[in-house]
Amino acid sequence: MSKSIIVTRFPPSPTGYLHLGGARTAIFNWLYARHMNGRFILRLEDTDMQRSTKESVDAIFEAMEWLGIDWDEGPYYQSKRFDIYKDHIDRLITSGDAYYCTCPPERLEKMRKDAMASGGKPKYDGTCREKNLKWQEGAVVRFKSPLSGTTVVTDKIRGDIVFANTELDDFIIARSDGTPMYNLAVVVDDITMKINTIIRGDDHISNTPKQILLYRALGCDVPDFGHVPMVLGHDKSRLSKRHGAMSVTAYRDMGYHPDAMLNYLVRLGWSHGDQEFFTRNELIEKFNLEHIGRSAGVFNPEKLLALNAEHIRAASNEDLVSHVMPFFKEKGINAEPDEYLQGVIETLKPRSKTFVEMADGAQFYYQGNIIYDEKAAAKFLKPALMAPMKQLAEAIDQTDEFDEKTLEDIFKQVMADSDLKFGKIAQPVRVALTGKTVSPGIFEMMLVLGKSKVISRLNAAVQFMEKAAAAD
RNA sequence: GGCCCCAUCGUCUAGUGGCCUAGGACGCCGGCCUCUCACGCCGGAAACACGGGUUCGAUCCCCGUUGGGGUCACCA
Repeated sequence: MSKSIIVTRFPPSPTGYLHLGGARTAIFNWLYARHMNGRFILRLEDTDMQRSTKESVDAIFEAMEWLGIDWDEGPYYQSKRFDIYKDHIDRLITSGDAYYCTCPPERLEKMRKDAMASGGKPKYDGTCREKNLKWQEGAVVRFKSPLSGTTVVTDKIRGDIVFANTELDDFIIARSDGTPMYNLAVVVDDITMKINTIIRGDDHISNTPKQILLYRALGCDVPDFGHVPMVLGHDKSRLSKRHGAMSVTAYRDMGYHPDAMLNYLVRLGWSHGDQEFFTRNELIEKFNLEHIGRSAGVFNPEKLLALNAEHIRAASNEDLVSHVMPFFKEKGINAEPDEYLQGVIETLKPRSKTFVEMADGAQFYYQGNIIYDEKAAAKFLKPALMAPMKQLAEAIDQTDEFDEKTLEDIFKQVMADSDLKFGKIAQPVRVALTGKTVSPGIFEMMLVLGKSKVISRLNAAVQFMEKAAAAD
């Protein structure tokens, strides 16, 4: 098949949030289109009016926007295209490739059960197949599948998959109310939207021969298919709610960087040699169908976390500022997107696996009065440290320079005068500055905090020690 | 159950007949660095499901077994 431009699509049914598996399918289609300089179309498959909701549609938009997946066409809504489906269904009836069926559902249901019980394939028995029925109330439309031969699915990822046509039955393409069934709607949409590359989960493999038959009956070229393996939970079963957070936006809310999510989801099932870390642009540049794996992958939150940390470390401070603001607000931190924030982020970057962690770690930078952790104060803000702490504050106050070299010199002087090693004085200073025993490096923090904050916090610690000494 | 797909360390994977005493990453263990915590660096344990072929030679090709997954709706 000759094709000038690749057209892919992502067709979620809006019956819930966008979950990890769906997101990966969207990403694969989007990346392939971008990589090939093609087009990517978004289509909402909402023919099931009972289960489709506006909230789900919005949730899907929200997730895609966060992931940075943009589409060139659409969104199309199947619910607005019923006349197009109707037209194609009529064509199939006219050509003799489909027929009306009036078999009562109850009888069919019983047949199915009996077949399953006796180990046979539950198939429609073809009662109405040759009756040439006219339309009547309650009739469905069935596709007339071939009774013999094979239908071959040529898959870009798996090669040829052969199905015996005897495995296919006369599936329903239009319900009794005239609305189209999934397989019909998908094929008609993909034809009219000129989709030529279909990348989807391998749970669709068994639908593919039916769809191929439909393409042929409609006299259209069959597109390229690529069935990607599913994403599994830790117990190797299909990802579901009991596997924990599955929605894409849940990870946004937990402080993940969208690029990390993108990277992780793509790498789960696709590879480029030993490379693990990819930027968004690298993905577009390197992604292809050849290196998509064939076996299902287990979703591993720990690896996602590690990758997130790596993306945070690699990100620019400017980029991080925009991502981190909501999390700061959430923690009640009134940060402005200024240079101070960039400094804060710089020191927290290598120690934050998520934006939530980063916001937690940033608390002390924005506190007016440091609240000491009880144990930390008891252990490190001892009377013996009063003099050196005071000397430190005074020396810093008296210097005009406020850079790392100057601070180091001041510390050396204090260390010499008090006969304390750096280690003995660093922890108390850390507690004075942050209230905690764990933080970024002393000097880097001081430089971010600025001279006046450093002095006041040091003095506050001295006062605290004085009080504690008096109380003894 | 029928049909279909899949099968390398716990997990994600590299590997396309000899380069494999099987490489990388996450996690795990040990160490170094060090002002705490991280980052970083060094090292370690850890896999070709099994059985037959084909071949001078199989992780890689074929068959079978086993195991896992998917699918069999007037859902998508």
